[in-house]
Amino acid sequence: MGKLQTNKQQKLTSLLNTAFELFTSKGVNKTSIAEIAENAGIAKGTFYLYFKDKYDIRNMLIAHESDRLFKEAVEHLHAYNLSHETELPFEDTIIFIIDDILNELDRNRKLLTFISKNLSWGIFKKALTTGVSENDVDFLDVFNRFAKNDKIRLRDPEIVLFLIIELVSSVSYSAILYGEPTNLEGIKPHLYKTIRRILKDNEIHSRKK
Amino acid sequence: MGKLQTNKQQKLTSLLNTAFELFTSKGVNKTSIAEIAENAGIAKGTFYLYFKDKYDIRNMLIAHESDRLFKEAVEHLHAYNLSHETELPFEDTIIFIIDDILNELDRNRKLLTFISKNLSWGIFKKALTTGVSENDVDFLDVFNRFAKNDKIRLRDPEIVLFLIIELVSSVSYSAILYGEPTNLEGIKPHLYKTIRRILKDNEIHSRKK
Amino acid sequence: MGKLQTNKQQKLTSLLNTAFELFTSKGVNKTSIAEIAENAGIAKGTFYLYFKDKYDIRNMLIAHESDRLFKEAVEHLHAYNLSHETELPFEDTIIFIIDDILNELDRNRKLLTFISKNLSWGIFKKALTTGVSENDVDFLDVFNRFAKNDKIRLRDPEIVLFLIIELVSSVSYSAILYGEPTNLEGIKPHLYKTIRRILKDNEIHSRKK
Amino acid sequence: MGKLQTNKQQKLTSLLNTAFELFTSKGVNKTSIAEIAENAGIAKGTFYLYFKDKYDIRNMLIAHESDRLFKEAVEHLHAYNLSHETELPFEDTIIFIIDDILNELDRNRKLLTFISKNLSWGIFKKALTTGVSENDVDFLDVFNRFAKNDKIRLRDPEIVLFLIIELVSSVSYSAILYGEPTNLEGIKPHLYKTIRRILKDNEIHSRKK
DNA sequence: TATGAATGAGCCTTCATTCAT
DNA sequence: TATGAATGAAGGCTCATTCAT
Repeated sequence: MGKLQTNKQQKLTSLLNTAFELFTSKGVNKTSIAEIAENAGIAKGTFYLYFKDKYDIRNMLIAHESDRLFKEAVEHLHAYNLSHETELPFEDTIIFIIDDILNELDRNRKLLTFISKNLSWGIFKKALTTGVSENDVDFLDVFNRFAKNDKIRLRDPEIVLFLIIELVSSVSYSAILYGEPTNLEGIKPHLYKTIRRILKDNEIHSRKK
Repeated sequence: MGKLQTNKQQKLTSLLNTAFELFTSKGVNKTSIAEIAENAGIAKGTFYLYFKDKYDIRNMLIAHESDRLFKEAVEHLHAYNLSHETELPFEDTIIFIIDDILNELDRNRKLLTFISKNLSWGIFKKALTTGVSENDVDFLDVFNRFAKNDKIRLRDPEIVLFLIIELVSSVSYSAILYGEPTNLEGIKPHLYKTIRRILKDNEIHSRKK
Repeated sequence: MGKLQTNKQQKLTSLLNTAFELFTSKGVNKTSIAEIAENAGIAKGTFYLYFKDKYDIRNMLIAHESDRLFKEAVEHLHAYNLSHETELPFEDTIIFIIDDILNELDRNRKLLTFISKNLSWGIFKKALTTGVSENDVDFLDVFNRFAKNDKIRLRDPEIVLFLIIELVSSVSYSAILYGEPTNLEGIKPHLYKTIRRILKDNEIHSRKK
Repeated sequence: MGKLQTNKQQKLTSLLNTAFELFTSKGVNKTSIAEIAENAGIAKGTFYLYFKDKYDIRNMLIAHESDRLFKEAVEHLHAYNLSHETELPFEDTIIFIIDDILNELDRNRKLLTFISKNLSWGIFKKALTTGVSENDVDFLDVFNRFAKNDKIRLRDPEIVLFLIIELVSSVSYSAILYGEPTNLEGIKPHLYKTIRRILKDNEIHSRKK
């Protein structure tokens, strides 16, 4: 990689980091491109060499952060399995991942506000095709693999995953940020029970024993 | 009510109608206060005699429209019960109302876009306290009454209602507007099954006497 | 006229004068709206209350100045006729007016540069319908009246006037500003001879004597 | 000519063609240097190795296209003379050339818009000294030769040619592009009559022998 | 109450030009 | 010669809000 390329990569990273900082602390709308550029230490015009506009960089950040959350959760899962010398069953695996993500969002509320209700199916789908980096993850694929590992077959796995993601994201948004109708810990039992129900109800049971 | 009072009421109504029209057709962000005022036939400055800013009027409209949707659904329910000379059981009642609202939103997508993901707990709660008109409805109250009518007792009814509303609103948004992961009719069975599950799982069964 | 109206009129005048000054001294393209506003002593945004954009004010100025040139020439003509107790014949009248305008443009080259090649049929036509002030003049109308006064009838008077205006304006531009192919005084005889020719060739001679 | 030379020539040609395409389709002002360079397949910085700025390349194109129009008209004239086994008299020759150019401009309005009112004496003069190619033509020279061929002598031929060019160019601009005050065919009779007049009025008649 | 002229900060975006490679 | 990343000034324009009338 030439000096120029390295320099370019540095600027890109600098822009992404700066924008993320500003977006999470004052919101997307109240952040101006001038501000992003200034804080990133580049000229205003240079911004446009890297991104089409403010929403371009925002989308990349959302996809990127969603992806990060998910990947970290999966890593934590692996670590857990390793240290416990076990392999969690499917339902527990899903709950584990969701719990990990929710806890992270509970800790990092600015991040939650930022990706807020955008942590949704649409963005997830997009995240698979237009990620910032190339090694973004296919959630559905991972989901299916977890099921398969546990010899579990689901009817309409795509819809099941969709229902879960939508439920988790909208519920967590309200609970974490507004404590409505109760705080995260209070809502978790209901949430997880519901998720387990959704999974069970869509399991296909092989006939013969 | 004096002539002046009436005049004031007229202007308020005109502003609300105009803003709703503009918000649903071009979006909140792309609608300026000047535009609202102009279309409502009043001076720009006058707007501020009625609303604090654009978001003030927006919130009132969301609350108002959500309320309308809900009330109409309840009316349709009553009509149904009357014409069938029956009283739907609790679960079916809830599904009926949700179905009615979803169908309306499917027909009126601009409205869905407008209240979009705002059809949520927070706004619902607010709708009870800061409604435009005074006869806005207390959803939780109605929910509880339906349960009671059917002699059903729920654990944490507030949380149950919350889960349902969040699930319905975020699922419908994606399904209706983007057909993701499938269209409304395709998602309904899964959605309704899940809702029935949530309700059942939180039912308190009286011990036999 | 209320205080407000007077104030508004003052601002309009101030804007027009300032813009004219800047346009003629540094050109339209190199003059920014910010500059016009600043020099006129108003806020940038206020500019847009009076004009759509830079080209709007430019067109008004061109129309206005063209109109002024023409009116002054006609006034000078009347003064001449009065002081000489005569009424110049049609051809001489036209030449007199053209000569008066050319001399003024020769003295005021910035003005010539400004209205430059825009002193044309299109603008003249527009000047009749969208003038800044209401008392703008209909050139064709005046032209016809001059002919009639001298009992002269022209074939296609509109086209004749058009030919003359185009010829005068493009010839004068080159001669005055660049001395090409010779200076104004050098070109005048040829120009006037040609104009007289055009007029004569289009005169309709009544038959019987 | 070395390979490098050829390469250089190719780039120059590519730049000129691309710029002409863009200038005529979107106008000079709305065409950026970046765009020209990109479409020509060279780097932005390279543009400056060939031209000083946008106006440099524009002027070259105007001169070049004007020259082309004129040369083609003269070629058509020769073809006409050949096929009719005649030699048109001077006046008819001039009208023939003008007519040929006007018809071409009527067909190619983008070109007219581009060279528009620049088809003038100033550029014509420049065209003689700073042509893109070296074989650009001296209009005045050709004009004089045509006169001489027909044994005609003109007073101030330079001024006569100038008057004609100015008249033709400004009249045609208005007529072709805006149909003001009438379309090209409508204005031609008046225009050609006037041109013939100008020519006749400046002819020097040899005393009888 | 109602008006609407005035404000001016603020925004996004473009682009000619430079210069290190 | 050629490149193209970087610059940063400049520009046009919008709009929520104020305030004198």
